[in-house]
Amino acid sequence: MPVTVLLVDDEPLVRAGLRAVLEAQADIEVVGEAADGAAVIPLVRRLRPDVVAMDVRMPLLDGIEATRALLRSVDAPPKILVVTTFENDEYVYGALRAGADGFLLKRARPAEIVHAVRLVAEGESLLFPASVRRLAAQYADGDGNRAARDRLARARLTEREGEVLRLMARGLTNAEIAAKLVVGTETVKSHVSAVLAKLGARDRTQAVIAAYESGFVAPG
Amino acid sequence: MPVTVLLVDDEPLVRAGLRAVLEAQADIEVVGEAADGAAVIPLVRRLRPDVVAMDVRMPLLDGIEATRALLRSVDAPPKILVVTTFENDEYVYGALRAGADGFLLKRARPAEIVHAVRLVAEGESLLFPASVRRLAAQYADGDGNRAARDRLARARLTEREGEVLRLMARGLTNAEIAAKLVVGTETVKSHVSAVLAKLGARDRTQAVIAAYESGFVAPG
DNA sequence: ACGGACCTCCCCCGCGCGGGGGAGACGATC
DNA sequence: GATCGTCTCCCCCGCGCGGGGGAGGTCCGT
Repeated sequence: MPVTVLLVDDEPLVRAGLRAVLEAQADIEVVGEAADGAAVIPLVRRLRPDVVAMDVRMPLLDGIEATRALLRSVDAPPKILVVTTFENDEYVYGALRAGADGFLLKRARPAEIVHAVRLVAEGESLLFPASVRRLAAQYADGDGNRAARDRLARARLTEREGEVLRLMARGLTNAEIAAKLVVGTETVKSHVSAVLAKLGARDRTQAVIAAYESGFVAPG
Repeated sequence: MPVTVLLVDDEPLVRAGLRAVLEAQADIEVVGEAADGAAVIPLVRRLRPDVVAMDVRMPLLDGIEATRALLRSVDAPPKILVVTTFENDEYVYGALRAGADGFLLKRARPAEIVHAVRLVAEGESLLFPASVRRLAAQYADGDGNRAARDRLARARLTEREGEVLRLMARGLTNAEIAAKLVVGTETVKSHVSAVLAKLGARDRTQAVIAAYESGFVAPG
């Protein structure tokens, strides 16, 4: 019997592409589609797919949250293949923590996409497929943002420091951050200094850039 | 005779999606694909498509540059339909200046994609299709970055101010920007002040945030 | 009971930043 | 020729920022 797949992506075009790629295979069948994470659980209950190909960035409920909700509330849950435009440390780790089984780049070649679906259906984990490593290498000899990603991945910010960085990335001053967190400005300065040191940033502007480049905060 | 289309996108998945959507129509035929802007011109010369569906962000040669090159070096050039993930003021204006005939969101519904291809093939301009306006409205009742986009769209930065903002968004200090542009630091301060005023930003951090949120600079 | 990580707050100090204002030079437009 | 926009440079001034220290508290694992 064929591998059944549920597609979850807010862009119809991506769904159509995945469907075209997967249905070209005799042993894979696309049994349904959803445009946002909130629609996934009832669909999974009804269709019982083997694999859910899940986009990360979606309205209402993102792929990470949807994965978490799915594994928590459905018994004998399907395998989760997280689909994203590029490897993003926060997403990768978030997806792993949420319990995803595989990770797939949208820019992967059709054969790799098919391969990924088959693998996770067989129970294999596909956390760092070749395409991800290839892309990482590609970015490595590129210019800068790979460095930003690495820095933030290695930075190991504490929870508080992460909060502060997020507020910095919203354009708040130290005083405003202090008010928001209900602490003193000197406290915020300490956190900011720690963030700058861990990120290797010279000033808050560079820290915010690193936050965007690494995907720690997302535009849009 | 059918409308012939050439697909240009670096992601095979998107190409497959467009192909699936367009080939479902009896009067549209996909005659070729290219994965980067550099491959477009010889393909157009050989295949003579009616419409080129062109991605904006591509390796080697982006969609804007490829459009410009195409219109400059091919006689009786095809209609150019610029395809992008979301409306981006810089891209829109860049595409218009380059001579694109239409603008299309990847997240548009299949029927809209088909409609857009037919329209530009007939010689119509499709600069602000309904899907763009709908998305804009969608973002409007969202949180913040619509505001950033608007600000930057209305800002009408001069060329120099745009250069300065780009360097700000790379984390350079005023002195470093001055060195890079071979001008005095006082000059840079003037440009920075102008940028802040036009963007309604309080400091360079907020300006950089606006640059990211509006797509003026792109992460990754 | 002890070290260690984390959050909290405090001091001093230098400096880059941004606001305010002004001004000269150039090109395009009218 | 006059006007306008743009790019260039200059002044003064206040202040937020970031570096350098130090120090108290809680909680946790050993």
